[in-house]
Amino acid sequence: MANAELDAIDMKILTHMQRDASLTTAELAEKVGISQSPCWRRVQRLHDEGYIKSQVVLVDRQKLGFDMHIFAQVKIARLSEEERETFFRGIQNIPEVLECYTVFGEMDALLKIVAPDVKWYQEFIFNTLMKLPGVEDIRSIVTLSEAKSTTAIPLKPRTFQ
Amino acid sequence: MANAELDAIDMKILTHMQRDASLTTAELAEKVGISQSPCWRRVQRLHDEGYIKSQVVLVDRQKLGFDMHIFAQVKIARLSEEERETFFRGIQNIPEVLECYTVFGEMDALLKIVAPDVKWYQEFIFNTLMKLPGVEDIRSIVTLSEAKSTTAIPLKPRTFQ
DNA sequence: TATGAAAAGATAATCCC
DNA sequence: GGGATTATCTTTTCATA
Repeated sequence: MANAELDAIDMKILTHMQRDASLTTAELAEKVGISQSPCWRRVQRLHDEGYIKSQVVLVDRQKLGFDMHIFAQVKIARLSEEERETFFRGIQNIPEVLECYTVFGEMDALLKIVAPDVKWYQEFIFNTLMKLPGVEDIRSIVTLSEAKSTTAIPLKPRTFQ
Repeated sequence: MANAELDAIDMKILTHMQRDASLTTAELAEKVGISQSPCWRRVQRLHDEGYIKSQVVLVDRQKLGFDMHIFAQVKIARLSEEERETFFRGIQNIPEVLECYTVFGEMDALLKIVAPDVKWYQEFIFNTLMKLPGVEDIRSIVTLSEAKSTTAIPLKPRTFQ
């Protein structure tokens, strides 16, 4: 039971804060139907218990020159544990790689990358990605447009009847 | 020139705020080497000019019961513009779909989905995804673990020599 | 044990230089 | 951009239920 500790009000708080964390506790309190003081304590608790991991600003990537997302499926050579470490440590230091997952199946890693354009990405592959240890093959999924983008996680897994 | 208007201090501010937006303007000011009031004005300007789009909390998805990410490549039938609209509008209302991209090539859309487990995801496919108009085929990339995860966009596209 | 009102402390926002 | 001031919000305290 992942979140038996969260009641309906906690969930409302998380819903609002996942959309807009710049609300004052008084504003938030009003939205969720309690008063300021208990609302503040709940927000504290959500931090302390680790439900809220961090508070960040989301920036306009296109204004910064990154017009597209590209997903790269990477095949990695059979490597020692040490070499794999080096690969994943290397990923951490490439700022254009926003996310990295290990995956099941034919390929070994999936990278979400921001890029200014395809030409830049081609250079990025040879200049940066291919230089990582063990990279054997890269298959890219080039995106054209972003139809949905949120960081808000649902508060409870649905059950299907 | 996407961000000719941003100087080195603006970039430092964005770097810090993309990591931790709970810093006070005084703390932030000290980190970037200016005093509180010009720092506050810069942050305001970054909001006003749209560099900062929003401020949110990031929650622990695993504590909420979503242990894995799955990427679904969806093939969509040749549809009228109206039907495509319906598809993409439908996506907006599925909270487990965090991101949706249109893509080039064999498949038409790429969805980033959070799921409690693979069994849940199988039900989700038939109960939810397949019910969207025009969905012809779904290929899923199931992830095992998350090796990197950030919302921080680089502040300037690199150039390769 | 939880709540709400209110005081105390810290920070955001404004003003003037 | 900086320093000082005011307005606002956060955080703590305390009385109450």
